Amino acid sequence: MGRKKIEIKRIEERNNRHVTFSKRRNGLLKKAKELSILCDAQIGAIIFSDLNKLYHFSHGNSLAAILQHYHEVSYAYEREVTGVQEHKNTKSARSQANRNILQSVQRYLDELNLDQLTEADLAQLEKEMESALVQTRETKVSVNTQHMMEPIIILQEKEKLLREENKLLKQQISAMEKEDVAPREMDNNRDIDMEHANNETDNSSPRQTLMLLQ
Amino acid sequence: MGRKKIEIKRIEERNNRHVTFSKRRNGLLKKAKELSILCDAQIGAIIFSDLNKLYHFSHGNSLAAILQHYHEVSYAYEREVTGVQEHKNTKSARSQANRNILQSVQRYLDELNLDQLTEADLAQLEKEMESALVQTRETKVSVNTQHMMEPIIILQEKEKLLREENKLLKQQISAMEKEDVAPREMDNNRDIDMEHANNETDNSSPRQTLMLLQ
DNA sequence: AACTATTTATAAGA
DNA sequence: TTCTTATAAATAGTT
Repeated sequence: MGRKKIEIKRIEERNNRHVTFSKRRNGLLKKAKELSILCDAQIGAIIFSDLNKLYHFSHGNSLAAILQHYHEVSYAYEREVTGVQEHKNTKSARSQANRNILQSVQRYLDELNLDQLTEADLAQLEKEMESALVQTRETKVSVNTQHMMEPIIILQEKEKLLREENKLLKQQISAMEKEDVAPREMDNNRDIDMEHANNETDNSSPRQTLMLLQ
Repeated sequence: MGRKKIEIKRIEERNNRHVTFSKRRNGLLKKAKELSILCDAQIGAIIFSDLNKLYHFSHGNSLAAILQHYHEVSYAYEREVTGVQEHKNTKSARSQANRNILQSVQRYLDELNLDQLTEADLAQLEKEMESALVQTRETKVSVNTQHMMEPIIILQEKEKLLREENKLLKQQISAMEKEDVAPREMDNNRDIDMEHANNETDNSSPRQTLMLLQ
């Protein structure tokens, strides 16, 4: 819809392509917004230009919420078609794992000083975890909660295995050191020490963690 | 663009709303496709109708790839605008930690033998982590979701540290074994955990890890 | 689902 | 980029 009809194929002329991109992107955005309002729909869109620049928008809800909803729904669909047999197995496995979660989280909270969370937040968290557990136990798991729980279970199990391995390794070292005539002096790590050389009392800095994650 | 100009507001008449939704959704899809082809762009869109039915499409790439790219880039953007200085705050620390979750989960899947979970479950888990990441990164996190994420992040951090410690313990053992023949030489040990490397009794406590998270 | 009168988007030009 | 405008395209209301 312009002075001439154009063929729908890549616009080779770079500047023209970018102008068209800009115009049509705005057009798409407008259309999406109208559709959302007129028809009470939620729309999220992500666009990468030819130069890989990101544009995104959403209407009716935040993009994050829409993406989350999308994952939930597509997951639910997948589960449905995977069949009952598998569903039963994994579900009971999850339930079993879930039983440990509240207790574990409670332990973390006892030991953690999450200064980014208020007391009210923590109380709320407990409540949510508890209700999530109850839901799971009663097999009335909401899709959302169930999905949020899964990664926790995986991580927990992994942690357990790592701890066991860790313990064994330490025992091994301990045994080896006893055989060792002259125990060595361990030298300290430069990465971490540099980070808190100036503020040894500040154990609330996340920078240690950041270094470790690199 | 029709017989009459319409106001952009929710169409109250149900049937009319659905007809319009169908027409305009097709229009949007076409526009997106044209934009993608003409301008060499990648577009992904997710739409939920008023009855919560899901429609989605993508052009230029798979929707999964676009979503993946989206949160990679939005993370990079966050880093850019946040700046090194602000990496000290907890939110940034969390974001940074989150970035590693997908990657870590991938590793879990490679290494873990979770026989209670099916392959479909594991594939789905990745998706869940993706969307969880997006949610956490966005500031528009619902209270519920944010709270559900905290334990995941904590566990994730712990797992990281445990894994790192494990690696170092193995290096240490390896070095000690060589030491029986040759003089010691383990200065390039990237030791994150010397504080309790010698403490055999502490290996089941999360305290060390948790302190690093504060 | 089609049709078609109109509105809207936009290609080209400035 | 932004605006203008001739024209193509989308679509609201109708059948």
